[in-house]
Amino acid sequence: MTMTNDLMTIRQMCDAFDVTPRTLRFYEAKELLFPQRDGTRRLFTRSDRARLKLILRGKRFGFSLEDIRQILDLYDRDGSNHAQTLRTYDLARQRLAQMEAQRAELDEAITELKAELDAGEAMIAGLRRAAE
Amino acid sequence: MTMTNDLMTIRQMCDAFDVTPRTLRFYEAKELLFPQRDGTRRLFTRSDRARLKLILRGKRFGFSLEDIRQILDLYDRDGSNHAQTLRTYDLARQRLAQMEAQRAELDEAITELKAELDAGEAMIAGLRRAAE
DNA sequence: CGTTACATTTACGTTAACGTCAAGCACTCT
DNA sequence: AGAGTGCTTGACGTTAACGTAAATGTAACG
Repeated sequence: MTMTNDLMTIRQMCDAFDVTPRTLRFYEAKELLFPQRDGTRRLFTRSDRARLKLILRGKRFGFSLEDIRQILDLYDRDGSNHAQTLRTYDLARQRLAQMEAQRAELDEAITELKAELDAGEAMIAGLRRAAE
Repeated sequence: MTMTNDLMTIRQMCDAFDVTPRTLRFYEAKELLFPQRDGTRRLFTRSDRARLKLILRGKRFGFSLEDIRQILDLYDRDGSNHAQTLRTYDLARQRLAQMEAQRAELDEAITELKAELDAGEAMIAGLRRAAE
């Protein structure tokens, strides 16, 4: 357990991760990050950086912050609990299913919209009818 | 010509299109629909139904109500104006580009998430690191 | 000591598309 | 007349993930 003492200020974090100070404070308020304090100032640890990486990755996957917080909490409490590991997988699989459903809908909409554009008439005709 | 009794109450509309009364009133407030009145009550015309169809279709395409209102307005004003027709196509093409970009991102996220699940270790390892 | 440069907390603002009351009219049936 | 049903108009509430502004602090520089 190398206790590397690499603490970063809020600005260094912002530059490193391309987020705003508001975002980091918001994540702390939501209990996703737990920076240390130097008097009044925040100092972000290696752990905070690891968590932030996962937060940002989770967002790319489309997880809500609340989802992410729950997942992080599970492992904070007990990193070796198998049931909780399964719970995380479950969340991930659920989310994956959502994403694939979303992609299917998107594909359908794209196909439909392309067809309208190619037909070049249907949409216009529809609109004329709508205008009476 | 069959002068079909084509006026519908708000409830008939809701049943026919699977929307709530609130939604129809909201669309009227946003000037997307213009139902007639029988005293105080709304009566939706054939035109309203055609417009509503297009609104719902537009939503499936991911257009905002404001986008849809603008498109509908163009054709209300002058259905034969070629410049406005082109403007509509332009909006549609822009939206199509957005949707394809969105699909690309989604594909990437799905691939990434699947990889994590398949690896079965990376995510857990990452979370352990985050928990310190 | 004054200014500059960051930092902090507090708290209201933003956006879309409705949801959810509350209070009351209009009509019909009994 | 009273009850029931359906419709109406307000008008505030909801959700996520921050943005933005105000008032204040504090630390180093010159």
